[in-house]
Amino acid sequence: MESKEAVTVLASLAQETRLAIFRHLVTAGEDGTSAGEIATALDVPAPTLSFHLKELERASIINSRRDGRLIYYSANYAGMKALIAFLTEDCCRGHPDVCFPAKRRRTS
Amino acid sequence: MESKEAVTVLASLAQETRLAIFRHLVTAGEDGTSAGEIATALDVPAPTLSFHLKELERASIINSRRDGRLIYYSANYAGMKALIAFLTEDCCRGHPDVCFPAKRRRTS
DNA sequence: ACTATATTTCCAATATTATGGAAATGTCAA
DNA sequence: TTGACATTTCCATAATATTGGAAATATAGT
Repeated sequence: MESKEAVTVLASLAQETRLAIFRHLVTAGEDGTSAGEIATALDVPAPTLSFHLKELERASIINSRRDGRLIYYSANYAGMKALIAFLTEDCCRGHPDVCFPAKRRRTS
Repeated sequence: MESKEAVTVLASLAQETRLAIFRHLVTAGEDGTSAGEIATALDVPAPTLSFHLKELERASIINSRRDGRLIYYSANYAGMKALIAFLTEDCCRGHPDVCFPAKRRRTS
């Protein structure tokens, strides 16, 4: 991932409502959930939600598909994977031990 | 990490100059490097640099210490580790395979 | 005390982002 | 084709962020 692209993705998540939307979509799973459901769950006015959904989509961190009258939004796991890879590789040049928090070998 | 804190850290990195500063500091290693050196290396005016350094410090993603006339800034690896942990855990509820890009077992 | 260097603070201009009501668009069902 | 519902676009307002010159502060050497 290029640095400019990383900035776009980071910015897309660097906003309370948008981060909440993304977290909600992760919870919703592969199929995602509709804009209306998100609006209700997070109590965000429709135009505001639409604005934020577009920002997230522009950053390719969520996907959308229309199904009849509903538009379903879902988390783009590959996008998040790419972001984490970028941060990990940028952060960890020479410091892999510090920056792989989830990499403990068989803790349980 | 709380969601609000995550937003602060994400926002601190969601800006080209600040991301470049952080990357530069990672390259500089544990001891970091001075504000002046950063300004020269990235060609950023001193007041602008100072503003961005403060943003990064406010987010606890970099540290600073004065040494005589110089102020040394260094990457806070623990902060980045915490951010990656947050993203990983948020992203991967039920999708660990997708979201651990660096976790392939013995590929080479 | 004076000078030089490093960095920050002050501040005002500019740019970008966020918000939500009202209106428009898209879709379906009857 | 009308009516109901879902979502977006339009748009004006408000809030926040970015920029860098000029001045202030901090430190060190003489």
